[in-house]
Amino acid sequence: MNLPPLNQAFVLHFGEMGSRWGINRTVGQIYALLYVSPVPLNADHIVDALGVSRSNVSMGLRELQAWNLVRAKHVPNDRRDHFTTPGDVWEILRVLAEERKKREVDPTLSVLRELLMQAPASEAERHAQARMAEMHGLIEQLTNWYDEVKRLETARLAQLLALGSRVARLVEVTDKVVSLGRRKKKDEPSDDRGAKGAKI
Amino acid sequence: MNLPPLNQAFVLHFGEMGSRWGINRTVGQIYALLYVSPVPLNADHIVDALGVSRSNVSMGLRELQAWNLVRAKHVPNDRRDHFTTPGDVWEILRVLAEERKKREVDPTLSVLRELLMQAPASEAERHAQARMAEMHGLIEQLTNWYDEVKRLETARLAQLLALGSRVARLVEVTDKVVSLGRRKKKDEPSDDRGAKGAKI
DNA sequence: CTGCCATTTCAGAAATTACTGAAATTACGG
DNA sequence: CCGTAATTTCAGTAATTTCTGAAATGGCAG
Repeated sequence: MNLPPLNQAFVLHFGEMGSRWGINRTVGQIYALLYVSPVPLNADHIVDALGVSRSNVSMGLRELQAWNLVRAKHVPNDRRDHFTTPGDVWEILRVLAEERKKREVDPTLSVLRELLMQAPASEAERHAQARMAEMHGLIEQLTNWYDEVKRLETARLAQLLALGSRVARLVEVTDKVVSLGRRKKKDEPSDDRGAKGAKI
Repeated sequence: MNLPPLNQAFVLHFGEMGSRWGINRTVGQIYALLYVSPVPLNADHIVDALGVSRSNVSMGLRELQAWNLVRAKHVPNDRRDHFTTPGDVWEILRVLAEERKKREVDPTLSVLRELLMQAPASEAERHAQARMAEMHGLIEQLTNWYDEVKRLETARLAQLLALGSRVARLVEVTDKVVSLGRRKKKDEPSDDRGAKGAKI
């Protein structure tokens, strides 16, 4: 590996963390390398920089592209493919969230749904199903929330983040104002409609 | 493995998903088994139910306890330890979020901080540092938000979830009310107030 | 103490995952 | 088309992780 010390430290860290993030060392390193590179790199550059085999780089790039974390970019007068990461970190965040949901959450949600359809044949199964229903309810709420929030523009998302838990006070206050001020409006979800889904 | 079909399907699924979640098959299965069990189970029960070795169960339980996802419970008149998962799924969610953050995010945050302290010795390092700063900024914002939100009581958290992206409209509306009250009449006068923390 | 049951530790076996080099395939300029 | 450069595939090997059985440890009732 032949990189400036800062870049190298970053790349090595991503390699080490890879296993915790469900990717392997090389994939983590390739991603990190591309992330801090000012220009798109071709596969041989990556081989040089990381000191791994050409085929390993090929497989790593393939996986990263499947994750939508790396894109191939065509450079004029060069037959080789060049690779970059999306520049905007918010974009990266969205991609990551989407892909992890797809791989780590959706399959479980669908299995839970399936198991909840079946009729329990014993007390043990009845209880198990009740527990699965709790889990399913929570996951569904979380993913519904996620599906809504992910549609927000970045600026508004950032705004919401910056607000942190203060948003809870805002909701509280607004609830009061709304319920004092008017009877019912179909536009605004009322407090107990909102909380009902939360009951497990 | 000797379980009712529904329980077994659930346990097997958790075993398979284990690798995607960064735990091994046995650990996933033990967790699932305890999650749907109406009563705490001792280690030998688990061995029976899953058909794995006693020592494997011991190590699995140990890991799950390190994750705070399983607790030992003492049963009177029985020398053996019995194990359960926390009953409240929201509690489980909190534990999971906390532990994943600790293992998957915090180390990177601290490495980034460290690397950002150093003086870049080249243009390549300067650029790399700028990218690291972007990443660091985003992660810090997310974790700050998380730190605030995790302190909310469950009921309020559920309420917020149920609100979904509609909360953004709420923020927007409130901004307008506030800024009208203060007689600021720019187009979106509150936007940069809100987005300030978001600047990377 | 002593003996016994429960649990943990740990070295090695088994299984899985990552990586490599060679061969095959693709893609493109001439 | 042909020749060559770029890339991918894949079988074999290396590295890592998981799992087991045997031995060690812990703790408690008698």
